[in-house]
Amino acid sequence: MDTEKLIQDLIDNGHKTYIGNLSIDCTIFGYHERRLKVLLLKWKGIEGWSLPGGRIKKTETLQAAAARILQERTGLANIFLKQYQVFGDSDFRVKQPEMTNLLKAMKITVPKNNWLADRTFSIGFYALVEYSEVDPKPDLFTEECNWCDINELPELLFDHNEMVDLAQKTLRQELSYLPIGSNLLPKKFTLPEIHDLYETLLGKSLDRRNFPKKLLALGIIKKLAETRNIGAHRSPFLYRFDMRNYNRALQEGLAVQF
Amino acid sequence: MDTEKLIQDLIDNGHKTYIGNLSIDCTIFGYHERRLKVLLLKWKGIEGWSLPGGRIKKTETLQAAAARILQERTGLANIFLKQYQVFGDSDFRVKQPEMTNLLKAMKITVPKNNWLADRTFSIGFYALVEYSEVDPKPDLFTEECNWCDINELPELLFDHNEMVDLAQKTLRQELSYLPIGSNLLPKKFTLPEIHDLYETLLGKSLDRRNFPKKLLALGIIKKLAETRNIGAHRSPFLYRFDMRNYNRALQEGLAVQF
DNA sequence: ACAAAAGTGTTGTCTTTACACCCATGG
DNA sequence: CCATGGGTGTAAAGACAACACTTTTGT
Repeated sequence: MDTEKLIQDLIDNGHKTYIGNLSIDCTIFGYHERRLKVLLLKWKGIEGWSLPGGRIKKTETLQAAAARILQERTGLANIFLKQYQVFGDSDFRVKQPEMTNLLKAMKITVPKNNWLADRTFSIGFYALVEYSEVDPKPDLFTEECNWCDINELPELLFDHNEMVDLAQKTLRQELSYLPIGSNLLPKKFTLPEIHDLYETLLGKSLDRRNFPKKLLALGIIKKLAETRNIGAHRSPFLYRFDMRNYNRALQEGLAVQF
Repeated sequence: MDTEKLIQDLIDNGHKTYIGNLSIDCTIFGYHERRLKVLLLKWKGIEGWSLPGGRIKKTETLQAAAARILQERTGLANIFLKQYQVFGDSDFRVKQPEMTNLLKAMKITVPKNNWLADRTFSIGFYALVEYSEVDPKPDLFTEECNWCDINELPELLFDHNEMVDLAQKTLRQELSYLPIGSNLLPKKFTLPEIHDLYETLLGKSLDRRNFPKKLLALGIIKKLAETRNIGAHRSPFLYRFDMRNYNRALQEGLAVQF
């Protein structure tokens, strides 16, 4: 089936497969070379970008739906993925569904009482991935899937700017409670690497000597005997996460201030 | 209309007024005489208790819906009320809607494809109120509305035990970020009163001398020149919240450890 | 005068921050 | 040998925790 037929099928039959009135949108943060990026989709026929999103199947858990959406766009599985807020109060969500207008731009008409034209609440999730491992794939409604630096975001469709802002704010708060990194760094990494990661995520500089003390004191990371050759400079030591402590911290929570 | 007619009307016509597949459940914490309570509803015809909940009207914001539900059960308005998680993954939510079974106990039959029989995701909110100001009112499905000590909760319907547990956990975390109390204490209150409040909420004892220092240092509370007569004991000074700082803290967040 | 609750400050310990020099590596 | 980035420890300041005696009030 070509795209138009698939969309038409979704309009006509989607309500048999998917839960109505409810969608998921994911703020997928990518970390690469000291920059924080967000994965965006460009809609067909208009100059509009949005976050990756999707619907929940009737027989699927919420967590599974979010994981599926993430996998469809990025190819990645087993990623830290967390719901942080339901969005439903923006004007266009309450009064009039934007979806119908967007599809109009693609010359597709949504019937007035169609399930897709209904008011939709969106459950916001965020995820953290290593962006060079991602193979971005657009979905039915979009023609491009690309990373965008979080500091250079355009105006997004729907209430997606609000979603990104809150996702970042939530992520920064979570850093005091949860260990982060095992999905973002290679198995073995150097102190400067994890240091840069935290600086990028928090958007502020952290003392180069004090920072590792905290992670070491918590037992989250362990120093290895090996070093990595980085060219014309002193070779930094490699570290790895202590997954026993890491996972314990994921469950029980931390209380660190960076 | 009597209750059965109202329920029948909700089953037949509710889908015109309310959003499908989605509900709200509120963990309403009540504080009174150093105890933390939760507001529960007893369902008609069975020995089952649940949290207060409800549906979202099609033209209503999420926040407004939660506030309406809270007001319908408690009579209170302008209460701190916050969403903390969407629940949708429990077995009975995915596989089979409990609602149909519960209504069977009330001798009401829900047709197979009725909107109320659909899988429902519930957005969890929590709120904090002074329980002596509450006038608990049951809803259509319930015959009793009562406070229950949080340490003596029975097994609740649906996944509501999980909801209460997570609400309490979230509340305790929020205490480090948000000032709490202006809805829970009289305008003027004593140090022992706010001290007891925090001890109850956190479930641990706090040093009687160190505790006020933090609130005073943050500028959240201010000492007044008046005292309150408490009978055969020394009269404690009265304090009030400094609403300017209190509201600023609500927005910007705190970082205190109690 | 006694019982019950409230008021108040200091000291020691721990945590956090600030800070600079030397070393390794490749070109 | 030079340029660049990485490695490392200590001291001062600040935050936090522990702690007990005196005052008020009503009976």
